[in-house]
Amino acid sequence: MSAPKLLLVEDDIALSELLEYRFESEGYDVRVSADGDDALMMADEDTPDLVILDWMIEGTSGIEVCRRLRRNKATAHVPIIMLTAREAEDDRVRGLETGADDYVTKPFSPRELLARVAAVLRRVRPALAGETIEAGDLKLDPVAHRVERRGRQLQIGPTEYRLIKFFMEHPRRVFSRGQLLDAVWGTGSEIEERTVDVHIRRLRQAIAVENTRDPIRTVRSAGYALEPV
Amino acid sequence: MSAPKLLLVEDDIALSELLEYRFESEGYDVRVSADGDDALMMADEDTPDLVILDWMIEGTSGIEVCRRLRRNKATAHVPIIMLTAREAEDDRVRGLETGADDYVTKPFSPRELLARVAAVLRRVRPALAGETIEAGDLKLDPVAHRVERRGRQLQIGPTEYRLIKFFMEHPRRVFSRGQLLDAVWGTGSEIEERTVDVHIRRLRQAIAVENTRDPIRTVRSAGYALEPV
DNA sequence: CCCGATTGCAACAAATCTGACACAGAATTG
DNA sequence: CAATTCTGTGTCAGATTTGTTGCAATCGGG
Repeated sequence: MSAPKLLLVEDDIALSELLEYRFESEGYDVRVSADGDDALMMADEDTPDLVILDWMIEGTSGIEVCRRLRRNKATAHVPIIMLTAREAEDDRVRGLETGADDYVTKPFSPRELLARVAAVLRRVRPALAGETIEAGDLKLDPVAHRVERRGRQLQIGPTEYRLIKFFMEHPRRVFSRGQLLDAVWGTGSEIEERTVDVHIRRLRQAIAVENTRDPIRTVRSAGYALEPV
Repeated sequence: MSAPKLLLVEDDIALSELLEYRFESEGYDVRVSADGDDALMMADEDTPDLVILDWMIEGTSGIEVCRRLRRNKATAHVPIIMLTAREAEDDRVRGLETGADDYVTKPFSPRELLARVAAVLRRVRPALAGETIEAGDLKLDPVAHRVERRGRQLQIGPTEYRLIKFFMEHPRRVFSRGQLLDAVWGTGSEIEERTVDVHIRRLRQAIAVENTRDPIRTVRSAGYALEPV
């Protein structure tokens, strides 16, 4: 469940098949769409971790897809890498303005695109690039979906896992209950803020190991923060 | 509650939507108005941290909005970035004269505007840009919600935190109890002025560290000021 | 379909914060 | 120096915020 989900929007079948195969063999979970509207639907149904978007697709243009992705709250933060023709300097500028994160000019090697994807993921969400994250005496392996503290495996539920992962990705930073709901439960979830408290408690319980102090700091009237030991 | 509040005054819907989503995805709290008078009302109701103001809006002109913002006590110090057409050299001059802090000429990239906004905020209120502020031997990290003095963590309550933050953002300046109530408790709070004294005392207690003198100066019959050591 | 794990919620208990007040002491004034 | 004004401090009840627990609903596998 930790393979980064890519959405590839490309109407050149030969290219998209090549890329699909290549990325899947690198451990990505790839879905392909040849059409802008279709892509938007897929993105909406199951938010990808990154979108590779050909600028010159039929139907809804790349720039429009980009804009709509940004407009939809669920996909507003998903990084976008665009594929442009070498000459189309303007597209590049407009693309970056519209909110793309990086671009690759055709023709390119799959290897190059792979590198860009990995780079963007590493920058935006280190855990997605398959790197373990550490914070103090906590270690999280996103591939194995495991968390350990001082070498000891922690038994941890799904929600608590997402919670600690988010905290470990942003150590020391205070998050309000609302922010945590957005980040961990998903934007627009209609969940009581107090429920966060309960999961914080469950998380505290789950990561409690003898002779360690609680690394989760309560900031009264503000929220919670992970304070690495 | 630490996301900087922006007020965007722009009557080009396409542009304002684009900017709104871009800024929101960067963590700003954005409100949009297409109309000058409306914008003034919104600014009055909930003082923004920064105003982005298109010079060429229908109805009340940009320059007039700017002037009125400056005239209103609550918004007099809110930084303003104006958007002008490339040719309108005059506007730029008049804008800066009227009290705008910076300008961006159309057409511009959202990225550029983002940079300007961050720059202005950093200059005017570093804490809003997520930067730590220092005043003498005091250090405040707005992201972690922490204050330390001479490397020592201070234990500090919510109100005292807001109070010291406000003082550190405006060192050496004397504030009346009324001004402090407006700034820290929020405009229109119906609280006894003497209560400020009590919180000043609690703040003094909270930041007291051995071998340091009290950096909060009492200005008799005027108010209080932070005098960095 | 059953069973255990997980989840969200409500309700209560505990901790902490807040605003107000009274009074003593300090500063200012003439 | 005495009167007056202003500020510092201790205390307290009420308000607010957070911790904790039990429970019913839901989910996911077998």
